[in-house]
Formats: sequence, structure tokens, C-alpha cells
Amino acid sequence: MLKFHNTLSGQLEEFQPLNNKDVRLYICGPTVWSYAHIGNFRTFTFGDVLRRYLKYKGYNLTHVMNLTDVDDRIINEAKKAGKVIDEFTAPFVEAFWEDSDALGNERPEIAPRATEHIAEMIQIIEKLLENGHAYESEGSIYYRISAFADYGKLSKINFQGNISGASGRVDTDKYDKENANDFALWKLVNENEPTGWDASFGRGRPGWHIECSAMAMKYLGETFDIHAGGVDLKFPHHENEIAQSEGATAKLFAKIWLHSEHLKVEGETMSKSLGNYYTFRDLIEKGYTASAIRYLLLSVPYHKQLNFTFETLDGAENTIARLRDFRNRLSEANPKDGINPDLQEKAKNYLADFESAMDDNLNTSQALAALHNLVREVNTALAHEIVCTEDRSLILYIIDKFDSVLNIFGEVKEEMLDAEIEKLIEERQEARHNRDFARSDEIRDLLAEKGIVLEDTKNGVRWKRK
RNA sequence: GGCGGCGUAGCCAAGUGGUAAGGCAGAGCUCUGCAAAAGCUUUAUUCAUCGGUUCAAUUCCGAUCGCCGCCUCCA
Repeated sequence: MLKFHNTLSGQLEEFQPLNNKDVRLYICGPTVWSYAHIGNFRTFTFGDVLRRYLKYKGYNLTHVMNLTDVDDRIINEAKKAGKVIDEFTAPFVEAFWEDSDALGNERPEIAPRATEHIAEMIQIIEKLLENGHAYESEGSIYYRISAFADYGKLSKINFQGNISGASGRVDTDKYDKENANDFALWKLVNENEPTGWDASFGRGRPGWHIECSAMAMKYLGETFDIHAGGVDLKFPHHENEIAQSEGATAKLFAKIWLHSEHLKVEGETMSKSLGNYYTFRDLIEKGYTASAIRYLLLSVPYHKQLNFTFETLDGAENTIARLRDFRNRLSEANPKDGINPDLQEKAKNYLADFESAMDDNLNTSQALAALHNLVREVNTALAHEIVCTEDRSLILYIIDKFDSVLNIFGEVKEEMLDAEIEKLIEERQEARHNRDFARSDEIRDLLAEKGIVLEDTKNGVRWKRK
């Protein structure tokens, strides 16, 4: 039974979709002003595992992830670069999908862009103006939080107690707002500024939060099942989305809110000034593989902070290699016909362990432990030659089940060796047969230089690429 | 100032009121011509510190120390 920790209720809740087997999911996507970093990808990879596990559980999924392609930063950076915003964001949009694909994240069903949904945003703002949840001030439109009694229900922030203490960082009088906590729905833009849209309430550009309300409700309806994102979005972004959406519709916006915790690097906050800020591309350039990065991102449950260290990433590379090697060896094994009921039962139990771990608010740490336990069990069985054909089929099937969610094994590739290398391997077998170990080792070293690693087993020689 | 989280072996970490998952690294052994791979064994009498509750606490409560996050840029 699948359970989620719902930020809205603060409780672990049994998951029950609004419409029997259909699940509608919204995840806040990237702001495409730069290359996404590994912290961003922790959240998106969590989102991917969430979507994959929902499918695993048999739900029909509609997953929406927006791309924020207009905000102050994008406008400023585009201006500096002498480009219109679409030109400026295009390469980052492309890079985002490249990186996301490389990390093994499935693409959402719908990936709407903010700039293509301005009309929907304007409609919501009009509604909010009509029903008194919004007001105009100096040409901009603000949300009136005093008109929304539930404001703060997600983040549970007590606005009485804390604003004064944090006042140094809270900009209260930059705009003429009724209340310091009121936020912009629509920002006035002068005629001479390139990035702006006309609305019944004046030319401007959208505030940050309205895009998610508009796109989520357009594609998922006024009320939908799950809304997820990084913890830092809980306040103000998600709180404001709720205020806008529920203020406009008077209906529950999202039933369940999930927040992924931040990633730290070597125990510290990732920041450019500390020099520990890494994009996905940075790590690939350093020679790390996408699967190891994904493994590391999944090694800690999403709702706990993850300490990203290079020592652990090196370890993840070894782990991934061992897992893949395991699957290959199992596939290549030459088992006896038949069935080993004991092994079958154990394998099924590990699958059950995996599922109950994932059911428990997506505990990927425990899910991975179930996978490793299965691998150890089967390795032992393989060594004792008690794996039969039917067991192998079952185990490979279970591995596929695990991997339909984790996606760390990668494609099964039928690799070919070129004739020259085949010949060398044959020659080495010949030399070994003749106990010419000097020649045999020489060939092994030669192949190692070419990136081919040999393993002599009872059933002959196997090779793999390093 | 308000609020939340965390501190478990060399490293990354799960977890629970009844006596510590898993991964990586290390060590020994088995297998091997030697390797590699794999397997087996081994690595926390102990879960930041100090008190309290309890038959029993790493798990609950309190205090202390340290770290991280949010309080309108932020995955």
C-alpha cells in the first residue's frame, strides 16, 4: 500500500487517487537561464522515480513539468546578451532535455512553457481581480493574502512571529503593496521594454508563481493529485500557487504535496563561491557516468538531505559496474533445465521487499538494499550452480521490474568484438592450453590496453569493456 | 528573532521502544597457472554528549554541543 508524506497535512498518508486509476502529477521544472546543476537533478530524478513507481503500481499517469522561460533573471541575462528571451533560453532548454535524458529520466507527458501560457495566466488574474483576491497598484497586480484565509497552510509559517526578525532580508517597500507578504501576479512593463504582454489590466509580464497555477490547472484540472518540487519552493512559490489557484476556483488545488530535500556537496551547501557547484555536465566532463550519478541521487530517500561526495560517487561507479556485470553474467550463464523452488521464493521475497520499501514514501535506500540482497543471493546460487533456467528467467524478470523504477542497469547491449580482438582471444586460449603463460599474459595485457578485460571462468573466457 | 531537519563504522547511509539494512573502501580465505570476477568470513557491545521516563532507548522526553535548511532569487 503506497504511502506518501504529504507536506500539506504533515502526515504519512495512504495514496488514493481522485479518479480511481488515473493520477495527475505536476512537478515544478527548471528555470532555463543556465545549465541545471546536480541539486536540480536530484529533484527531477526524484520526480522520475515517482512517476515510474506510479506506473509500476499500475496507475495511468499524466505528468506535467513546466519550463520557466521567463523571469527577471532571464530577461536581464537576455538583455545583456543582446537577445530576445526565446533565443536566450533555447540552448538551455535543449541542454536540459539532453542532461535529463542522459540521467535516464523519462520525459513527462506534457512539458509546457510559461511564455506559451500567458493567456491562461491572464484569465486567472482577471478572476482574482473580480473576486477581490487581487488589486492593482502602480500598474502592477498583486495578490491580496488577507483575502485568503488559508494562506500559510502549506508552509505553516507564522507570519506574526518571524518577519520582524528577518526584516533585513525582506524587502517591504520596494513596491507599494497593501501588505509586505502580498506578491506580484503581474508586473508592469513599459512600452519600450521588449518582454511584455498586453492584458485587460495593462501591459506587463507574469509574476513567478502564476505560471504554475495556470499550467497545472490547464492540463490537470482545478484539482489534481500530486504536486511536487524542491523544498525551497515550499515557500513562497507553492504557498502562493495555492493562494492563487484556490483563490480563483475556491476548490482544493493539489491533494498531495511532496518536497524533495536539498543536496549538499562534501557536507556543505553547494554554491559558486565555495567552488563546489557542479552541473551534470561538469561531472560528465570529469569522467563520471550518468548511471553512477543517478545511483548516487537515489541512494538517499528524497525527503532527506543528501551529501554528495566524490568518494561516494567513485563508489557508485563500482556499484553500478558490479550490478551490470551481474546481470550480464546471469544472462550468459548456462543453467540446467528446471526450477529451484527455494531460490524462486527468495527472489520473490526480495521483490516484495523492494515494493514495500518504495511503498513507504519512496524509500529508495531500502529499495536498493533489496536489490543488493537479491544480487548476493543469486551470486551465491550461481557459484553453487543451483540456478536453473526457470530461475534465471524469473530473476531477470525481477531485475527488470526493479529497473523499471530505478533505471540504473541500462540497456542490454549485444556488443561485438572486431575480428582482430577475437583472434587475439583465441590465440590466448591456445597459449593457455599449451601452458605458455608468458604469451597468454602478454595478450591479456595487450587487450587491457585496448579496454578489453578478460575473465577466465569454468565455462570459458568472458570479456567486457572497461 | 520565528520555524523545520539532521548528527549511526574509514566514507555514503537505512532503520526501529526489545537489542544495529545496504553500498563503497580495507583485511583474510576459497576459486585461478597467475589474474579478474564471484563467494565466504571479517570491520559499530554501539547509534554527538549529558540527564530523565521505561522491565527495556539508538529509537520517547529534556538539556547541551555541532551541522543544514526556510522566513518572498533558489530544485
